[in-house]
Amino acid sequence: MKKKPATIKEIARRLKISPSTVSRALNDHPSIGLVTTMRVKKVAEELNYEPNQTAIFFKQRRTFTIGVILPSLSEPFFSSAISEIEKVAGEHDYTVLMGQSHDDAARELKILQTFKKHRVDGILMSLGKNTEDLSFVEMLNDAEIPIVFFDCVPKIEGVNKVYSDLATGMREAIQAFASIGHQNIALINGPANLLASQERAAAYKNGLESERLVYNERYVIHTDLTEQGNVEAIDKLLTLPQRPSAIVSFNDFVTLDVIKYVRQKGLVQKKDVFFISYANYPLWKYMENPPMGSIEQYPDQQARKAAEILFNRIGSDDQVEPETVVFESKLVLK
Amino acid sequence: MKKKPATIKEIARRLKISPSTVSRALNDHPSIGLVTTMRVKKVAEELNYEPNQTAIFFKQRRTFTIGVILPSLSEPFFSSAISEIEKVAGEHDYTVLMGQSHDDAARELKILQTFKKHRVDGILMSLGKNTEDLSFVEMLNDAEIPIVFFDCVPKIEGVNKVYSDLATGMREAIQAFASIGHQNIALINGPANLLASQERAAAYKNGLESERLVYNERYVIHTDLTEQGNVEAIDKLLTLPQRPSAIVSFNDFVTLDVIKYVRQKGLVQKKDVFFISYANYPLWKYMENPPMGSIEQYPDQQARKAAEILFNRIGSDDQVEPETVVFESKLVLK
DNA sequence: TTGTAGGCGTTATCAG
DNA sequence: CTGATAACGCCTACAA
Repeated sequence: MKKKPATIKEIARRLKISPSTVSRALNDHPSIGLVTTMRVKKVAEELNYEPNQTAIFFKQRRTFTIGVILPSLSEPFFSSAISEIEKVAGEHDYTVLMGQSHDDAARELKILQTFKKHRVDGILMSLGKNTEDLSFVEMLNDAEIPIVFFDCVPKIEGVNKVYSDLATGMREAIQAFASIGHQNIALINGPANLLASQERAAAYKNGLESERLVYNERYVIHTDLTEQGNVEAIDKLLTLPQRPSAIVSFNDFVTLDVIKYVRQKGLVQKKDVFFISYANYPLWKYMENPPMGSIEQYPDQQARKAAEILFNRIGSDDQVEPETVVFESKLVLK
Repeated sequence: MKKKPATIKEIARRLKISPSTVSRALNDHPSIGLVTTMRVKKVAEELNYEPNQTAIFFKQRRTFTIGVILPSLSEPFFSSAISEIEKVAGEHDYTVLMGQSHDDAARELKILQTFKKHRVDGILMSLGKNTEDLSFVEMLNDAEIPIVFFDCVPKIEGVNKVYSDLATGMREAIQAFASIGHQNIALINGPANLLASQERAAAYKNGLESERLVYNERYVIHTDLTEQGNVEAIDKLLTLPQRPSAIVSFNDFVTLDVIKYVRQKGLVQKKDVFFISYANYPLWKYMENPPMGSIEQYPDQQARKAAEILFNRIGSDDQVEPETVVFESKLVLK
């Protein structure tokens, strides 16, 4: 147990006045005389007084803290996102409690419990890739802790979510490929159970249609997003009788593995095979042979919007209808 | 203000027993009868009772929260570090409050203040590149909030610090260069005021000496670590009458810019010019032409050690002597 | 084995 | 303008 710092009572004792007066003086309450206020502030200064926030949190039933749960900060997408969240939180005088799920649903739940214990005023969350059980949403509802999902959001209705519409970027990607003559465009997709994968799949199909290209289901491969999975995926595509000449992949990490493998196989990028993926990570600008393009998903805009929605809810205690905000994704050519 | 969840009092009322009994029952106090305990727990369950941590924090003068301040999560070094910190914190049932300084001393201070307000039990910190004023250390001391620095640590004595000895890696780098015949080895260093730069400079000099190579001060260039600064630095080296054939640079980010520039100039890496830098970021494995090597600084080990020291201090209230732990850095060839 | 009372630091209400 | 009192939820010595 720690030594106790100066309190309002202590100041009151020294000045031989009541704690309530001190409290009011410190808060510049209009009804307190100027002299008293000054004297109080002077002593407070001397004693290095600092209000005990834990007491205030306790009394006010508010912690001025939000919790942020995301899969992994090693993904540039999320480190951008959290920077923006921190910024918005700061603007509202809030602090950020952080937790990485590493795509582990159990960890996710544990972090949520901890946040709840710590009585955070709200939660921002991007789901892990394996999260199936969404019952925690109800639990948070019961506890009246608002939550806003972003990027990787649940399929269910009735929750706040902010995400990017993967279809716009996909359409642009396929257009870009088609416009330079590609007919055989493949998709290396993520795990089939992911909403993000399903959306990519649908958008891919639509994209081909609008370009009047045939959909060939052998051109859609799934990877579990591990390096090995990625390599197996590209290998499958390369060994098809009719090899695709252009490939959209789940994200830039996949493309990194894939490009490396293709290079090892002696194929030349942007000649033998063309790539576009999601995420638009900054590292491409350093690569000697970057992919043809990458689809920007605007992590900071998503994060900011999500945070703003959250603070909106924290501010107004009456139930507001859940919000859904969708950003367009956008192809960026390299 | 929020609706109040179930409290101990509420349970007591329902059971017509006293709150203290409920409290004890919930904490498995031995003096409470088994039946009572069960009945209490049952009702607690029904009411979805959850202890109000803010009350407990308040009473115990402990928040089970540590604050972590680091320059930027977009650097892989720090995102590794924070993952490890989170892990250690979890092992101690602690939660992590997060703040990025973005190398801005004012922001750093503001985050520190916030952490202090929130009454964190301890702080882990890696200094920003421009932090000169270290008076906050004393302030934290007065507030009895232990702090452990890691990676970018202050030069002063009497604080806990964990960092990596840059000299070992530098020696290996210069040896590696010398062993394949390089005589003209340059250093692209960071800002001169940085401890990290000074150490690199000293180690560079020593390294040359042990290899009996001459030290040429024109081979030491400083960059402010912006892209432009990095490009200017390499340009200066390339336009020297006697161009260096090998270059150690401040970190991998610098090397990325530099390699790109060199490539634009038509020079070939690992032929016209060889590179080694600090950090050993994972991205090299994807590059077509990675640098010759990178010096690993073990962010996770540093972070873990720092966190362990911190929790040690948090555990024991008596003053322990400040600790300093140094890890060796190590060259990893690509 | 259980209950009572007091306190952690702050603030809001009511009374002077 | 200022003071006394109670209350936030929990814990714990002390009393019964």
